[in-house]
Amino acid sequence: MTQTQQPNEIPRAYEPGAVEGRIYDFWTEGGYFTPEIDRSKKPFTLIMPPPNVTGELHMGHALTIALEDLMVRWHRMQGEPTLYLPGTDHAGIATQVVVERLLASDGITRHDLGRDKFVERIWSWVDDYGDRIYTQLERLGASCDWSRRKFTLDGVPSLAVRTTFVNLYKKGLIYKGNRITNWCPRCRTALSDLEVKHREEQGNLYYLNYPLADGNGHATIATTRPETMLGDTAVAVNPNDDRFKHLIGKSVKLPIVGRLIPIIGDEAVDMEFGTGALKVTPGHDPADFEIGQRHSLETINILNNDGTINENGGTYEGQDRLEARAPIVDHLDREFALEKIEPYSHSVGHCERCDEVVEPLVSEQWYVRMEPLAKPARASVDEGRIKIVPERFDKIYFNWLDNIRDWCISRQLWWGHRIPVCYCDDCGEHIVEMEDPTECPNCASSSLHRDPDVLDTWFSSALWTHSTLGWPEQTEDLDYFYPTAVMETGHDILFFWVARMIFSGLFNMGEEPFHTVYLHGMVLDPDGVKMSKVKGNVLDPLEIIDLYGADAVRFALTTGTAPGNNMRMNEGKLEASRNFANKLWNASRYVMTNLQKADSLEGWEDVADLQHREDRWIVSRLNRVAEQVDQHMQEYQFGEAQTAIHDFLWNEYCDWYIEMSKIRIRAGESPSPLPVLAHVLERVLRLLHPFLPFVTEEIWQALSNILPQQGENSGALIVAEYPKPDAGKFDDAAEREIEAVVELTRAARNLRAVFRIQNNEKIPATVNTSEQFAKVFTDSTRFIESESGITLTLSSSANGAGNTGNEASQVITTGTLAMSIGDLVDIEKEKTRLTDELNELTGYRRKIAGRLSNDQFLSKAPQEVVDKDRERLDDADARADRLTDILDRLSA
RNA sequence: GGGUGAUUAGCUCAGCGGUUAGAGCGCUCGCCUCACACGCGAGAGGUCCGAGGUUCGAAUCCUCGAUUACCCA
Repeated sequence: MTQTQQPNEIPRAYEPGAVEGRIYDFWTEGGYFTPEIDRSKKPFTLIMPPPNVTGELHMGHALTIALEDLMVRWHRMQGEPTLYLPGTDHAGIATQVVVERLLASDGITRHDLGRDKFVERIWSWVDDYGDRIYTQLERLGASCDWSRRKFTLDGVPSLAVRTTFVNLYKKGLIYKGNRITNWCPRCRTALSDLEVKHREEQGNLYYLNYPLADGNGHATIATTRPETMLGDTAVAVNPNDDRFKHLIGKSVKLPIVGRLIPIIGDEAVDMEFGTGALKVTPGHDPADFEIGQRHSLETINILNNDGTINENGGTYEGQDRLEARAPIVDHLDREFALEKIEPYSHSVGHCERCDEVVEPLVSEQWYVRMEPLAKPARASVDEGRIKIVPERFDKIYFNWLDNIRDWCISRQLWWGHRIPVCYCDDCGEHIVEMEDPTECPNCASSSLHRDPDVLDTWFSSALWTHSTLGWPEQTEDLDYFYPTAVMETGHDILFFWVARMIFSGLFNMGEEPFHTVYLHGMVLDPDGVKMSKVKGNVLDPLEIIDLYGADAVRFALTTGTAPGNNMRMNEGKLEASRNFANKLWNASRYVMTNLQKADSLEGWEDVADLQHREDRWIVSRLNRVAEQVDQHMQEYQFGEAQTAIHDFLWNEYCDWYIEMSKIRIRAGESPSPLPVLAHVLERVLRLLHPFLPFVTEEIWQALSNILPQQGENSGALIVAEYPKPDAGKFDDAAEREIEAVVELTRAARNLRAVFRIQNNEKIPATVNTSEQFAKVFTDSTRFIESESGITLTLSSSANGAGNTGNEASQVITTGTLAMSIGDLVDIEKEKTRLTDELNELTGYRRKIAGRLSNDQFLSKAPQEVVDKDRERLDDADARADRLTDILDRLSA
């Protein structure tokens, strides 16, 4: 049990900083985050997307945690064994870059250290700083099971990587190929297609003349990368192009280089682009590579791994390819090979990590054959075994899988899972086994060497749903918690991660890794720009937690947003959320202070057989809200669920029920509202806990100390049962009647404001209404009078209003309110005010009457819709009659 | 070039076949009312981007267009 303050010492404003750490410790010490495996129950498993070990908490993480933790807490409160499994990712390139930068400050490179020393150095960095992100997740209140946390380079996940690689290889789904790949000259590694980000850039289109070998003129080609001409091995034209088809079969002499290259015909050539003739550089362009394959062209690589031009570039050898562009263009000009230069905007690929311009080049890399894996992964979603929320991402997922290309998984890095392939130095055999071989199975040579490369980090992340649970070993965790339930992550990594997890789960486990994918949007700055360190528009979650509290940060992130949509974060949202937490705090302060003075709180738990209308009303509303919340939570409409509770607490419980209770408590009325005040507050705390975990637990602990317990007490809100709606508590009559009280009170307050009546002045008022509501208003007279500053007289006669000359009137649903305000009434103004209202009402009436006189509507619309309209029409008529009545008397 | 989203009150966004279209912030007016000024009360403010269509009925579904953001090539 946490240490709690006595209610009368409760601070006037909620102070998150004083509460959060203590509450988090209370949860971890209570072991609430670790699920108990209970074979009779179906578990709820959510594996956290692993942040990078190098990473610092950013708003994206905060949103992820807010959403995941609310789902997790909701399920835990439903009594399901709930596992929220945390972990981190080794983030190959990113981590290597971080440590290389540290080395650079000492003036050394990783090559100076050597592979083993360098990797050791990264490990020591990870040992020192790798936990930082976990402490940051705790600040947010993540209720994950720290006893199960994993790192991609841990033993079991590493074993999973090796097992998967070996299995895929043996099934022919992994191969080594000499193909054109995205290459980052700064990171000096191959990249997958997904790691290349394209960006529109202003460049030039260079028109080059390649002289025909027979001396009869030249072919003009257009290119955005003139330096690649050093590697050209053909010129291609479209065979359907009447302008050029006669050239097919001839040769041109490549400027600068002097090589004779053929002119070929290929349908892939776009006749509209440039001049319609294409220079073909199979070594440095993916499309050209394909053309080269079809025509058996020579592939010339003109680049070194660092992006400088190699020996195939002649005098340009050693120059960076981008720096060599200008001199090469000059050189072409000197050879009269430059026709013209036009400004041209085109999209350029950049390395996702370091932003260097990516160069396609031919190299030997390992690939995963995607087609056989993509098919079942597509079917999982297509056939509904996996549901993506929101649904519209289905299309994007299908589109990617339908146009899938093989996945380049080797990286020329030192940090990561080393590719488990050995090569025989004598016969060249590839040996791919679970155990490192000591001799070649083919030629028995013992001269073997291991592939130096490592795997793409996403290869290990793809296995995360089962490698974290123990796979490839048959552990109890794997058996019980797999398949997991929900995968929650940003829509930006649908391909990178989600799709790959799906086919990996299917391949390794034969079963989908989860039944639902929930995708959230991006967190944007107040101007709608994506937050990034480079732009300097980031908000530090830890800083705003210090300012507003973790609950407010979480609430602000998830309120009023729909799945998949981006959200802008600003001070206003944080303030509103903090204010809401404070509102809850103060309502609780009021309730608890009063509970302490109570003689008996009998019946607070089940609130059965309520006698008082106000009690029946608030309990009915509570249960309706619980019903809505349940519905929204099941549909992953978390923002809607939050809004429903927020509005109930603020606009009904605080604004009305608490105010009603004050009157009853002061007057010492029986039955006392205290058990109901306690009941509703306690249930609201439960409803809100997934959204505001800290403050609700803090209050709940204090409240538990005051309330007499009936039956079992869970001892902690985090494991208390989530409220289920009880339809037996729905009370239509009470709701209608209290609504009438509220409407009357508001009408009176409105008139006071319109006529600028002093606060302290009590106004005599008469309400004309039916017998039923006269009874209702009589029962709540004390409340109505106190809230609206009137002294109430009730009349159920048809036209009870007296001297309209000194009365201000307001028509309400259940009757007419007339306040005696004497000289303040200006009859002409009063007429105008009421006439305006009547006009508006008449328009509304006409609309409904129109519908009801339409036979089509009557025969085709559902009965309840028609009934509802009839009711509306009756109400409008009654209201109009009353308005007319008042106006008649004003004119008399 | 292909795809997806967004376009609703001054701002930020909910709502996605039947509402006199909602919230928070902002604005106007009045309040330190014994839980809360991180508050209370009363208001103002919207041809739901445009044009067609489907339907008894459209902010909500379809088509076309505009603006805008992102994703993929």
